[in-house]
Amino acid sequence: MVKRTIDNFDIGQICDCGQCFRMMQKDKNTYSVIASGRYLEVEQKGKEISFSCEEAEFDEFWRDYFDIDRDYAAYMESVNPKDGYLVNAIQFGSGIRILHQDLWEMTVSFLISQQNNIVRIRRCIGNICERYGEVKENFRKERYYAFPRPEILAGLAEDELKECNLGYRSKYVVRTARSVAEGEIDLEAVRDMGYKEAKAELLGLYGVGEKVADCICLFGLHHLEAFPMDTHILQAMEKHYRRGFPRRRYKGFEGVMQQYVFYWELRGEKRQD
DNA sequence: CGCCAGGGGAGCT
DNA sequence: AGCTCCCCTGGC
Repeated sequence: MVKRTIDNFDIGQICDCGQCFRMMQKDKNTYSVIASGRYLEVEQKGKEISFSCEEAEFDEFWRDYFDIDRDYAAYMESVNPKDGYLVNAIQFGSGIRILHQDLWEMTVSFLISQQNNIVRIRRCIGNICERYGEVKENFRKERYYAFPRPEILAGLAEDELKECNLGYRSKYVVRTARSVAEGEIDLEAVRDMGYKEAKAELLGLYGVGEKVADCICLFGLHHLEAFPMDTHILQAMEKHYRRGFPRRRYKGFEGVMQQYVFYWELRGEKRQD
């Protein structure tokens, strides 16, 4: 068990902001997450966070995963005080972190996310893991499933993932898995690329467009300058940023700001304006 | 180049 | 009972 006091960290918001589809609320203050074949439970009371792992595993993996050492307060303080909308969005989502998630898993997850809702995305991914992922056992002796490697999904028929409720997205995932398994795209190499180069490479995958590529860059590669333009963000742009979002002001961490806006549009009180 | 239909099926109102 | 959904591909 690892205990830490962390500012600007809210596991509930992190779970609920639509970047991780394998984090679930277990109990009032407890959440579970499966990442890179590992299982973890997180309990939060105020600023006190408990992680159900040993110090060594925390240092080696989860600390980076949760972006613990990054100074989100600095991002929040950089907001233009005259921008009431953004000030409010940041206050609402002040515990959000951009997780360091697995590149391959994010690629598949955001292929599935297109024209889809978050509840169903979770289910689709759960189905894929249960059917094709490696079975593991957590510290409670409960079974859980890792995310399947590309080679497994590459061997499927193009519409076989329709059985996992993917619909027309099935062939996007299978073809992309083949591209990865056959070495047509080298994800290890993409990991070492800068934002623009990585995005261009990802755009070559079947089913990956502008928006999905940016999500993969932000959540799978931690390129914080990626700014995914989805329907929620477009709505916010039309309502509040008719002259465009002030990306220059937040250069280098636009993606963090995007998450605050996204989360507000997704979960904030809907106002009539 | 721009436009837009079509593509699962479930959540949300 | 419709409308929407963290869209992209392909045909025109």
